[in-house]
Amino acid sequence: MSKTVQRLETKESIDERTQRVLRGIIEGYITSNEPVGSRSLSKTLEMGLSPATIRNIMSDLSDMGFLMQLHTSAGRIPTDKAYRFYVDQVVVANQLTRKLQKRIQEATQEGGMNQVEDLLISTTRLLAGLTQFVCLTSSPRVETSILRRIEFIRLSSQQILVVLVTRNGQVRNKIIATTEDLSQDFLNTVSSFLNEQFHNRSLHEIRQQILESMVEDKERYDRLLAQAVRLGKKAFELEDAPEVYIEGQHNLIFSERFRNLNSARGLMDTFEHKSMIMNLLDSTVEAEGIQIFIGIENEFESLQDCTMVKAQYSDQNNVLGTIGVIGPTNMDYQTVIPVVDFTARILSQTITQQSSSCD
Amino acid sequence: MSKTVQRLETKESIDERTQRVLRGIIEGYITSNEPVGSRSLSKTLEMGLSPATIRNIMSDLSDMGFLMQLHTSAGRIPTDKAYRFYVDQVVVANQLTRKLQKRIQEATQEGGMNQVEDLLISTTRLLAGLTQFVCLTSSPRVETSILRRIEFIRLSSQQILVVLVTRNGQVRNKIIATTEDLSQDFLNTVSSFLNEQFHNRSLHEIRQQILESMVEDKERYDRLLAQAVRLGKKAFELEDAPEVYIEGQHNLIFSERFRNLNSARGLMDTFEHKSMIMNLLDSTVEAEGIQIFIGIENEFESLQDCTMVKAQYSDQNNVLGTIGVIGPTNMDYQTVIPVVDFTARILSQTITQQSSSCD
DNA sequence: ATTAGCACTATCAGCTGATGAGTGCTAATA
DNA sequence: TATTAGCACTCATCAGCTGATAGTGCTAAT
Repeated sequence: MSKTVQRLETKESIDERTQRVLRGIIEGYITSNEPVGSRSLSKTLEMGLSPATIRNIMSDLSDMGFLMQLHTSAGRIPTDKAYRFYVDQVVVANQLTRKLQKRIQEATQEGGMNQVEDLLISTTRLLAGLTQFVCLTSSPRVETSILRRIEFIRLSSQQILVVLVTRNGQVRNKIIATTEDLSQDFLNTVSSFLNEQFHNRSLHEIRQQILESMVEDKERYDRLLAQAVRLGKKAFELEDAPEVYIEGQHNLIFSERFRNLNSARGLMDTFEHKSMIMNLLDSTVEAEGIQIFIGIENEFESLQDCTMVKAQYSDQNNVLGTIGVIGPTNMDYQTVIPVVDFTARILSQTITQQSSSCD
Repeated sequence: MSKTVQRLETKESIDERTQRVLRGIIEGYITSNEPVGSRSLSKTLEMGLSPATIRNIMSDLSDMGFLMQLHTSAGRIPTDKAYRFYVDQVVVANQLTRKLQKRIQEATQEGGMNQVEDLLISTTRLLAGLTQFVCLTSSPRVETSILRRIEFIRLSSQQILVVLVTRNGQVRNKIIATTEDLSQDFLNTVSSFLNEQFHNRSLHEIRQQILESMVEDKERYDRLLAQAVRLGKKAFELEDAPEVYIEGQHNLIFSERFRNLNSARGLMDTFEHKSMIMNLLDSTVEAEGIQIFIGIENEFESLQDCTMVKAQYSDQNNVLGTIGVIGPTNMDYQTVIPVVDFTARILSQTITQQSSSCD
């Protein structure tokens, strides 16, 4: 809501010419990564305005909070507010070049990518490479995934391997300990019972239901049922810690573009804590499409010098996770936004294909 | 061999006093990370030697190639040769403190660590944390692992999940495509056939044998056998790219101790290439126990400012992989060496326990 | 053989003045 | 009235200089 208000407000109070100057400064700073001064802007703008006029306009823009100076005798740089203006008003549904589109598509269709994990990792790496920023991806929450198949494999008299396959192609393994020696035949019976019982239900639901079954009158159970419930409980007790993939951290330190970042350290530290990143990525799950957080709009302090561009990916039914990049606030929005957007779409598409190939 | 020669050589040509001075310089530089000068050394050594005398000795040591100066009026720092002397002569089987031992043991026995992967990751992280260096670990080569169990799970008419469990507790999943729709019953038959046939054989052997079977006269096959061989071939066609785990890369950039490293960038780049790291870790497989590569002794150029301390871990029969740290040449060898050694031992022990719990 | 003394040297922090990019203000201009 | 030229001013940066410091190498005395 507040966003809409702001948009109207800026629209009415900034005239066309001023907007063009602001845009010029933003784009100038994005391309050069140097504060832009009135003289050079006067040349690049090609509007027939003298540096002096530009200075007046710049002064106005500073008053309005769109520009700031690092020190008196330096050029001006855009504020977060300016980037917000730029992203809202200027960057409108830019198309990706065919070349980039192709590159992204190819990368996600590489061989040996039948496991969702591999797909996510390689996509994350791709995006980090393309943008030269840090790329973060959260894997689908196992919690809400739909069960496709569960299987028990007897490893020894005390160990059973649980294999759990979800609808969207995630495979989870877990070795559980058992006191009783159970035969493979028996395990097969249990697993087909569970498969039948819980087919196409979310792991969350299943866990719920198992817990309910356990409080019911136990005497009604036969041995099979009892064991099935017992094993099922252990099997579905998966840690609900979704994986997070991070790539391109070295860009933080080595990329020229990050150089005016005062605390790469803080960011790195943030990335060490998976739970924080999860928060970062999945905090605003309601929103659709691409989301952009510029500077102070970011919740975490360590990110408030950066811009995060993220998008969710999904299969035909549900949102599965989020993929996003973190870069300097003066990133090339015109390119980065469509790249992230397109990548998320391709990711969704690929995963949907995989999960729809069930019977 | 050359090592033995060198040891003799150094022993006969350096007298006791000179050795003590050298040792003092090395340890001084290790603790302070600053070039050490004659005056301060004269104090810390407590040998009743004046700075001037120390200077003479230092001069001799410089001539022998044990010391160097960054610039004329700075103190001296040890050369790689000096560290080699130090490691060979001085650091003799130092014992770890009980406290550290306990910490390592506890970390490797955390809950939920039934999967080898988790164990390796957390051990790598532990070692990176303890040393404040970069820690690298190579996972066991699937290639040489012993098959414990193979299982096929029908996911759809076109997809089959292969679950492969090795003796040492590694679980590998792979989804293979199939043109023919195979029932779960049939798959069960195939897997029990394969399990029986190849029980306790290495994956390498198995693959070999399958290939041989395929060239044999096909007409002798019944349908089961043919399918078993076909599926087996696909299943064992695992990419033989062992995983590598890296932790503590941020230490490279942020740790004070790495500060005289001119190319953190180069190291980071090296770490991007998994194959290089594999090479790094597993290049000298023959050697037993702990291995130390100081500065120029390292094969890779990007590592020639660093020391790598590594040790192999194994189960009761075979060497499985390598764990090692990369730090500055002036690392605290007295601590680092036993830490890496002990960690590798604990790792071996834990894995051995796991794999021996088969029937 | 050891050491005191001295000349020499490189680094570092702090200061200096020059340079230059950029601004703000004012007065002239269209 | 909007624009622009001109000028004074500010401030960061850089090269060059300074003295202080910490180290060495050499020599002569012990």
